[in-house]
Amino acid sequence: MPERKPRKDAARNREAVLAAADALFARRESPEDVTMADVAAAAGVGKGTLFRAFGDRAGLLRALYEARMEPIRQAVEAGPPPLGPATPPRDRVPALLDAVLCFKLDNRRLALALEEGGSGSPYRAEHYERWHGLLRAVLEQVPGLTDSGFTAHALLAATRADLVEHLAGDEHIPREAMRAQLANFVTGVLASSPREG
Amino acid sequence: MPERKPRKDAARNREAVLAAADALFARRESPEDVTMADVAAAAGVGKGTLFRAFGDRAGLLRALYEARMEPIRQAVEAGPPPLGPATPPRDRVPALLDAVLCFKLDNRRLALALEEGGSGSPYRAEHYERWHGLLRAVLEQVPGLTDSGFTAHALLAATRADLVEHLAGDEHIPREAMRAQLANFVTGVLASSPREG
DNA sequence: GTTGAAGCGGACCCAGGGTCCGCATTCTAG
DNA sequence: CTAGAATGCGGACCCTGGGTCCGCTTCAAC
Repeated sequence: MPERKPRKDAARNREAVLAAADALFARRESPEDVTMADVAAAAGVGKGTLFRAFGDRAGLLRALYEARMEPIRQAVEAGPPPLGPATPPRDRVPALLDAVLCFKLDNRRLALALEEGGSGSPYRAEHYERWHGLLRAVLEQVPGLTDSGFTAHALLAATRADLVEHLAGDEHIPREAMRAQLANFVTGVLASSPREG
Repeated sequence: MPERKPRKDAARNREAVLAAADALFARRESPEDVTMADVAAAAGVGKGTLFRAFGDRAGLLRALYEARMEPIRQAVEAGPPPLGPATPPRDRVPALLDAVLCFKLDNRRLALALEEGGSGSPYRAEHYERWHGLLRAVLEQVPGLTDSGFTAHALLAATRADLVEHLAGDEHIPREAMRAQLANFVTGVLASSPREG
């Protein structure tokens, strides 16, 4: 096991950076005007340290994302219905998408930064693959529904960070209205396949 | 009328740039490695000229986009069914989305560059607003369908350039399969509202 | 305490978008 | 045809921001 435990100061700095970045993304208007130098400065750390700890900008974003996402991941993998695995597919699909939507509403800047800055398409990101794989698998359980791979992509596309940002920020659609509209849309997509009886 | 006609050399250069950029986007793997300097060089023109003619990168992309889009715009605004205005809503919605999809398949790099580099969300771009407005209006004609604004966004999201690129490039889904899957998806969304009759 | 490895930090590098301004080209008036 | 002004040209230059480098510091194992 070549797993070396990190030095104390390294761990402390890592946390400081994470906290600072989190705060910065929350405060600043657009994610693209929170620069790596800003984060380093806010964390009271040199740029070198920052890049050593996270590799690059995308790495920092990913770390932040995973921290924020952890509770949802838990709820999806082993939690109670409607998110957990015991839920019947027709109920779980809307629940999953609602969870994604809520996450993006609660972490707008972060999600935005993650999806746009990610040096290449967001579709190659490991976290996207996970959501897509899961959603696809659940959709596959819905009788009569075809093209579950494509459908999963299309449904997830309706929760893209920049779209959510546009709806919330420019069109001023309130949170609950958005959730309702998404739920309605998802229901429609599912309803087109025959109900099981 | 303060509309001054442009000088001959200016017009010629503008065309040269457009052609060069078009060619470059077609050849290069990713749109982000076709740089403004590249375009200028390929067109045999100085950077100053390029920026004078188009303002900035987004301006160039927009110009390119509009040129490529023109025939489709015509077909949609005044052409025959299934794209033209005489088409019944239930048939026109899939036709419109199919047109968008095909456009993005035929102009992958360009569409990609336009959607991601666009200094801010693609949702504020004037061309998106046009497509969304049109689609929304057509959806509004479909009896029983609610939230046409949101639905229009969600359907368009299924044709986002980076998704199309992912499906075509990474998942190797052939053109016709993709068109069929999108059509199927759209049909599902529309079918959830009661058929008129 | 000593010592070598792990980590630190900020000066530095580089690419790429965008600007500037002296020079060239084109239009227009006489 | 020519002169002058207006318009446009081009590439050197600037600036921002991500990412690297390396001499110095700090930690922790002995």
